[in-house]
Amino acid sequence: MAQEDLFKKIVSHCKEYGFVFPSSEIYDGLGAVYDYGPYGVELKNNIRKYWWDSMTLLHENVVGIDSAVFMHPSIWKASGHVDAFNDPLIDNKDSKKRYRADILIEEYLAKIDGKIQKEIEKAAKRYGDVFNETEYRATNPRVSELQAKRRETHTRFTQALNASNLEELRQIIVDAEILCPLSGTGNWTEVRQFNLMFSTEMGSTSQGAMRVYLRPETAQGIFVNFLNVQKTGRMKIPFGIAQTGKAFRNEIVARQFIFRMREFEQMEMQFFVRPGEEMEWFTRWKSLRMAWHKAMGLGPDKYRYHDHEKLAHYANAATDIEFEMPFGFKEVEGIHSRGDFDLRQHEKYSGKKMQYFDPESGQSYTPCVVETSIGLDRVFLSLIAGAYAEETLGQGETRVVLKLPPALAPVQLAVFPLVKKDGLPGKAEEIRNRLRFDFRCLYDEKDSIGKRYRRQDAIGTPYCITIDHETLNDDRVTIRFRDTMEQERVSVENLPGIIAEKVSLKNLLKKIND
RNA sequence: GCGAAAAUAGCUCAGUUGGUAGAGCAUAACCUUGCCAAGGUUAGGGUCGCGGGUUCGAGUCCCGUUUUUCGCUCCA
Repeated sequence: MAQEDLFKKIVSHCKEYGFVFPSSEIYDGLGAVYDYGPYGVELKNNIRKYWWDSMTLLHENVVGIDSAVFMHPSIWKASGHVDAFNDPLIDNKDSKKRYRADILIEEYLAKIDGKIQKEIEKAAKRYGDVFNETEYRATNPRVSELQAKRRETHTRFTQALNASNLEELRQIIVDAEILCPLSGTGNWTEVRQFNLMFSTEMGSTSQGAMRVYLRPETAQGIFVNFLNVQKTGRMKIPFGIAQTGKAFRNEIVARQFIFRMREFEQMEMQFFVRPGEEMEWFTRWKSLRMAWHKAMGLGPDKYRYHDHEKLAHYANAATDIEFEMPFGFKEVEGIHSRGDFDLRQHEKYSGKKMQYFDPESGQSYTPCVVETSIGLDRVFLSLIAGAYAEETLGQGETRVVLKLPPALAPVQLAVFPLVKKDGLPGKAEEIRNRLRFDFRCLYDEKDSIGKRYRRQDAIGTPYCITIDHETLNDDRVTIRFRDTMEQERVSVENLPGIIAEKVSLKNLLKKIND
């Protein structure tokens, strides 16, 4: 199957079986925003729990928090998000080259300055000692014209920047007849603000509201709570803080289904270590995180590391864990050694000491941070993509099956009466009612038994049990396995034990440690 | 953001030179069979993405717009 077709099929499958819907669909959708449906939310919750348990159960020195989406605006100044991503961009339609609008104007101003300078130098040469620059500037028509033009443009430019008036920025470029150096034309697009943070206003607007941002990452909520957690949890370095939650980025190009969304969920863990030990921990977390992915059983070849050559402003080492999506190997998780950048920045901006007092050495220091940052929606997509299979069963018969890890499947157990009569439905419901506290169960009595198996295959239910006439006498049922389609006869009494053993998260968590 | 293509039922799609909207699967009900889909009968579901225009008449032609896909660009 062509990879492109596979991707289309996965998107359709997600819609058809209630995993993922486009947001606001009846209003034509909202760009790059998606909703999770009944089975989707179960799968997503299970992935989140798998991650959470792997962090907080397997590491006694990793604890969790849940910080707010809204945070003090200064946090984003300290983190570098405000300054680094606030550029007004403009494209030339002919050369298709993108420029920063503010830089185009600044270059234009500099060009005028150059012209003025040239005129003055020429005049100075001509007049020699008697040359008076101030007087010349005021009286020479050519120079004063240039100066007026410069002054006017500069004023408009400053005002437009302060007001974030993008239309005005474009108008300045048009009025000044600034041309693209490549194509030589003035065929410009609109100016767009490339700020990936969404903002809104907090408090009453009449009182002068405060501009606040929707967090573009959950990590900062961890950094600013570093001392709260360390002190109240009596944590000793090295230790980690884990958090899951929504983050928001106003991506200019958001595509590929749930891979790049404007609202998405992160699972992040910041691990605080003694300076000088960060590379050791970086390496350790790198392999631990890879083990977490591989434990899901989609196949070891589906994953690879991608080490960053070019590092971000905060990092001194970084690697991605990539998964082979239908559209190529793509980042699912990032592991970064962030040094002490974040804590130092917050110390600087807040004026509060962000250091750890080491009781053994009696010294205070700023810890270094190793971060693991994973996109929950991307894991979701990798699971669907990796688990989706179309199988030929012979005689032109096919089935679509999601071979999800049993511990993560949205429904763990389906319960069927073989026929819809002879008291079998009643018996089946009775058994379901006994098992519903242990597993997510689904009862179905519609259509032939084979069809019901196929329906469960399509949503990834790992086990189905069927109640038949014999069950009424011996209390034994048939358990059918999704992947092999094999069947086994077991007593109802033993069911909870048998299924629990198979669908427990323990199966995945233990593999990480191996 | 630029360029190209697409949008018809829950899904996949057909729809003739413009003439009152279809199929398969899916869904629901009843009957039948009963351990791996596609048995019978019936039903529900679409102002053909949205808004304009041309026309006696638009799913079909034109313009705009939104969404999606692909390529380029961007991506702490």
